[in-house]
Parts: sequence; C-alpha cells; structure tokens
Amino acid sequence: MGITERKQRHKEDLRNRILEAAKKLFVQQGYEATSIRKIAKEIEFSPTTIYIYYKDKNDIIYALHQEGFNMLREKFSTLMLVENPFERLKAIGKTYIEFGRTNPEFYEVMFMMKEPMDFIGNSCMDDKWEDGEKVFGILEQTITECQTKGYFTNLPVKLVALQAWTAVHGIVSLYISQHLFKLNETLGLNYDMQVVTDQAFQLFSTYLERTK
Amino acid sequence: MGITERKQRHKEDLRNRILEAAKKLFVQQGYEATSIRKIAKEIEFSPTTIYIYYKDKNDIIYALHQEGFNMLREKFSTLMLVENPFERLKAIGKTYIEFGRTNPEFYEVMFMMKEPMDFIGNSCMDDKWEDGEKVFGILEQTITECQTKGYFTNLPVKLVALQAWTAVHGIVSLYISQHLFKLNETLGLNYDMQVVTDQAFQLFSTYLERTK
DNA sequence: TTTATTAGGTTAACACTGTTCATTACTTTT
DNA sequence: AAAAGTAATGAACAGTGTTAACCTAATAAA
Repeated sequence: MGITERKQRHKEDLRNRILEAAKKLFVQQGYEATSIRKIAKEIEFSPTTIYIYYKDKNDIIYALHQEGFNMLREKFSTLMLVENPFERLKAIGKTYIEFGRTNPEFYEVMFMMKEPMDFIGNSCMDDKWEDGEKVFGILEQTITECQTKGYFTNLPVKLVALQAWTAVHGIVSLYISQHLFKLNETLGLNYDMQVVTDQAFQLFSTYLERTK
Repeated sequence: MGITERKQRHKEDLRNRILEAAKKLFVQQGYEATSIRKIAKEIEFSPTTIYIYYKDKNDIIYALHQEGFNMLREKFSTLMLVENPFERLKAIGKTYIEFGRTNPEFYEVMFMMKEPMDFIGNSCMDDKWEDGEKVFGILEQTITECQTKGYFTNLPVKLVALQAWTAVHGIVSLYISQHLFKLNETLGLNYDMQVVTDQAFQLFSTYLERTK
C-alpha cells in the first residue's frame, strides 16, 4: 500500500501547506486581513480546496491557536529548570509578556479572540480547552511549590494561579490593543512601551513577594 | 433664521438616530454583526446617508466608545463620595468589573478593540485619548489619597494606577473573551463566572492591602 | 475488461461586507 | 429666473466566508 500511503502523506502535506500559508499571512497582516482567497492564492489552489482540509476559517485559526500554545509551552518547559519556585514564577511571567510582545498575532488568537473558544464549543471533539489547561498546569505547579517556600499561604492554588494569569494578561492585552501606548502618549510621558510593561509586571511581582 | 435652525436640529437629530440605531444593533448583536446596511435599514435611510454623518464605521464605533466612557465616568464619579480612599479604590475596581460584565459590548469597544485607538490616531483632532485620560485621572487621584493613608509608599502613582488598571482589565477581558469560562469548564470546577471574577479581584485587593 | 464508485479539485454563485461615485431632488442665494 | 449648494440615493467596486454542482482521474467492483 505504498501508493495510498504516499497519497495520504500528500494530503497531510497540503493540510500543512495551507496552515503555513495561513500563518505567513496571519503574522504579516493579522487575522482580519487573512482571507481564505488569499491563503488559496498563496498555495496556488482554489479557495474551495481549503474547505476540504479545514471545516471553516475558525478551524484554521484554531490550528494557529494550537501552534501558538505549542510555542509558549516549549518556552515554559525550559523554565522548569529554574529551581527556586518564586524565581520560576517570575520567569514565567516575564516569558509570557515577552511572548505576547514578540508574537502579538499569536497572542491575540490564543488569549484575546472569541472565535477559537467558540470553535472548541462547537467542534465535535470534547469541548475541553486542553491547550489552556496544560499551560495553566505549569503555573499551578509552580505556585504550589511557592507555597512550600512560604508564599501564598492559606490561599487556594487555582485562585492564585488564575489571578496571576489575569494580571499578566491585562498587561499584554492592553499593550497589543494599543491602549497602553495611547494612554502613555496622552499623559505626555512618552516612555518606551517595553519599559512600561516591564515595570507594571515588576510592581505586580513585589505584591506577590509580600505574601511571604 | 428659524428654518435653518430647525434644519440644523434635524441634522443633529439624524446623527443621533444613526448612533442610537448603531448602539441598539451593537448591544444586541455585537460589532462584527452590526453593518452599515443594517443601521441604515433600522433608521430607514440609505446606507450612503450614514457616510454624510459619520466618516466611516470606525467613526461610529468611536462614538460608542465615547458613550461607554461617559457611562463609566458617571459610575466612577458617584464613588468619589466614598471617603476612605482605599475603600474607594476597591469600589472603583468592583464597579469597573461590574461594568464590563454587564456591558460587554461597550467594554470591548472601550478597552479591547484596536479600531477606536486607530481612529484617535488617524482623526484630524489632537490624537489624545481624552476619555481614557479622564477615567485614569480618577484612579490616580484615589491612589494618591491612598498614599496619605500609608498605602503604596515609595511607589510612583502613575505606575500603581496603571498596574491596577491592567490587573482588573485582565479579569474582565478574559471573562468577556470566554477564556475564563472555558478554563473553568476544562478544570472541571464549574464555578459561577461572577464568583470567579469577584474572587480574583478580592485576591488582588489583598495584595494591595499588604502595601500598607 | 468494462463499469461503477469515490475522492480531489474547481467553477460559479449566494449573500453578505465597507465604501465611493455619479445623479437626483430640493432649497437657498445671487 | 439662474446659479450654487446641500441632502439623499441607486448603482457599482472590490472584497468577504461559504456552499452546491460539476468535472476529472484514480480506484474498486462487476
């Protein structure tokens, strides 16, 4: 069955080529500007072909959502080498913010857009947000370890993790949506945006430090 | 000049009717689903008429952005009656979250979408985000007063205010984008979303309290 | 071997979208 | 009465996601 195998490979290859083309346009021009027809033109197939390999546009952006989570999880897993759990927690936060700043389109699809979340609900697969769960697990574990070092005593781990996530997300999302920049500009203190986000995170870190 | 005056009123009236129609559709169906043609049908005018009163769709959503800020500012200004600055700070946070939860479409246009921010930049008016500035001012003042009570000592007011804003925004935006809900569902602890957001905010409040 | 089936891909079309241009209908000014 | 200005419009442009119908080439069944 070498032929059917080759065909199967070819099919998977095309599915991947679609995703690569989508990613390229997506990173360059953002979600709204990435149309099915543009993706089709990029891979030199007709627009309808894409619907053979992906259910709809949300299916494609969900695939990019997953790819983004793979990127982020990889970054996080290397941080597990950091022994001190609180230092690791801070490193996770810094990495999270850095990821959002350097991959704004991916961040948007992962944490800001409703569409991928809707896709999880509508898709026939179990409507679990596994990508989110895994990354959140790393955060939970780190916070649990922090508790053994005297941080976050008498606080529910899941709650501490969730709040920490919302806190860094707030920084990143307002950075990406230009609100942080516009506010800074309006206040007349034209700081570098990298400095602003870093300082906000550092302040939050000191808040967490005081739980010890 | 009674006639020209009446005409002028009629013109302003139509501009308002467009905005009211837009708001209605917008609240009911969200931004994406609110098309110029639907607004036109609502007010029983042709789609092109709308372009006489608003530059483009971004102009309309910027008007809604402003309206949202007026709503929020009103809520905040009544909180100025709260004497204790730290209690007021907490009240501001609670009100902010409550506002986002009950007016998700407005919140989106005010703090999550890029379009209104772009409009500020492209518009001929001074590209200041005055709506944001005013609300931020209330936050700043409250934090300044908190400092006289011993909170946030040796910390820059603007930084504390900015970080507080990002923290609550993180809660609200992840609530609106369904990410918080999906994570809770996935973790199998089907809490009420109102409880989750409130608890996250309360935890953040305790962090702030420890700065005293 | 011939026929039937099926999978991959495409063309054409539907029902939309934001936006603009040329044109009409009407009012005001000259 | 003629000219200028203004509000509103119909038609069109260039796009969007998506689907039904169709074609072709390879495979499976007769």
